[in-house]
Amino acid sequence: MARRSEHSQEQIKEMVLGAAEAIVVKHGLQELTVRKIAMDIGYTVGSIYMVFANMQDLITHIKLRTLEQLAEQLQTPVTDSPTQQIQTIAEQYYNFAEQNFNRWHFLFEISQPQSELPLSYRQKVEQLLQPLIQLLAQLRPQASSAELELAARGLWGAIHGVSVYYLGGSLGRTATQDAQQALSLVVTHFIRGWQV
Amino acid sequence: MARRSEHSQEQIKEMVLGAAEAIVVKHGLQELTVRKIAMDIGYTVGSIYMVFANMQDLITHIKLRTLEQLAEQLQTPVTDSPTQQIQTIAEQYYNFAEQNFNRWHFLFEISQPQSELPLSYRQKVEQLLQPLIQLLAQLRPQASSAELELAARGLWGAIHGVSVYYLGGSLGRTATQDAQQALSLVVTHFIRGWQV
DNA sequence: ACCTGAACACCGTTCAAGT
DNA sequence: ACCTGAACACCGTTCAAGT
Repeated sequence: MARRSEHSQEQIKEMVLGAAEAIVVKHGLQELTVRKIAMDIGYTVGSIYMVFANMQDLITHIKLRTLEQLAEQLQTPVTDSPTQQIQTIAEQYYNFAEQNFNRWHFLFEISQPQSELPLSYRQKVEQLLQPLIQLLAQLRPQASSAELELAARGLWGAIHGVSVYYLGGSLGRTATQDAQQALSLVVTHFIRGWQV
Repeated sequence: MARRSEHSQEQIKEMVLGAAEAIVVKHGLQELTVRKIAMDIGYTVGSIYMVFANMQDLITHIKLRTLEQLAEQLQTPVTDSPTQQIQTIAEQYYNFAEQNFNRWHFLFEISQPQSELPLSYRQKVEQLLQPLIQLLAQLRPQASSAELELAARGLWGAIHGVSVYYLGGSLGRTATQDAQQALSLVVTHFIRGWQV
């Protein structure tokens, strides 16, 4: 047996990631198993350990990909006012979470102390903060960078918190419009306080 | 074998909960297994299924207990101003999270769609929102109850978000003082925007 | 060098069998 | 009625053995 060489290591890695993401999207983390991935891509369990150190490594890679997708989604027209751009970011965050519910949810399923997550992952998270920091800076030019970072993190927390509520409760039963309105309200208050 | 009757069902249930909580506190969710619990309390795995439907049921009960402890912690002197009371709640939330890190962290480890969590659990979560809602109402008497709920949820999100950052990163390396200052800043902005 | 698949050490859950 | 412990159907991970 063995030595098929039908695919390069790189190709297998891509296949594993694709199959794993598909499982997460359809069934969530709890159904993500090496055996299922192996079956889906037509290889055996051992092959997966050729391209990923272990399950945790694979999970981190999927999360990283999701983070990248999310970052892409958060583009705003620079011609809008800073306040409007922040509102748009909040909207887009919610939309991403709603349209990619399982993948988004997966981001917060913790299987390891997050302190042990690789640097590349934590950097990606920090990167998501940047647009918010810059917009908040425009609204309050005298703010220190430490203040800006905190405000951005608090605002993210609020946006995420409200999203969790509207998407977690009964899963899509609440109208998107309600959630968006709620988000808009919370963001408005936050910005108003920040601008003073 | 069997029929020891050394403990009542109620006693065994309490023993299971105690042992399970101890494991979560010491090692986190990943080390919480029926077999370990059974060993710790001197019974066999089957016994645990006499008092809990399954692992998920047990986990929900532990979370419920933690939520109750947290709620107790969030008491504020009514003589303080509403703003000060909100600041105190934020402080206490952070302190609880810091001092009971594993238990608090456990609260957000998801093993099942939260939509399937029992009503009692979701009610306890809503209950945590109440003090904040009442304080925010005092700061803005003309606010509708819908607005109040949203603002409270957003504020919780912000408080939680900042706490996650300070406790998640390097786990206790950041000084408590820094985190508290950060929290205070975010809460201040939020309240300022709300009061306008 | 690449890949297999059996083996190992675990899981949660069930349930016939014993007292 | 209470409790056991073996059995079942799973896990993630490793690694000798085949091509």
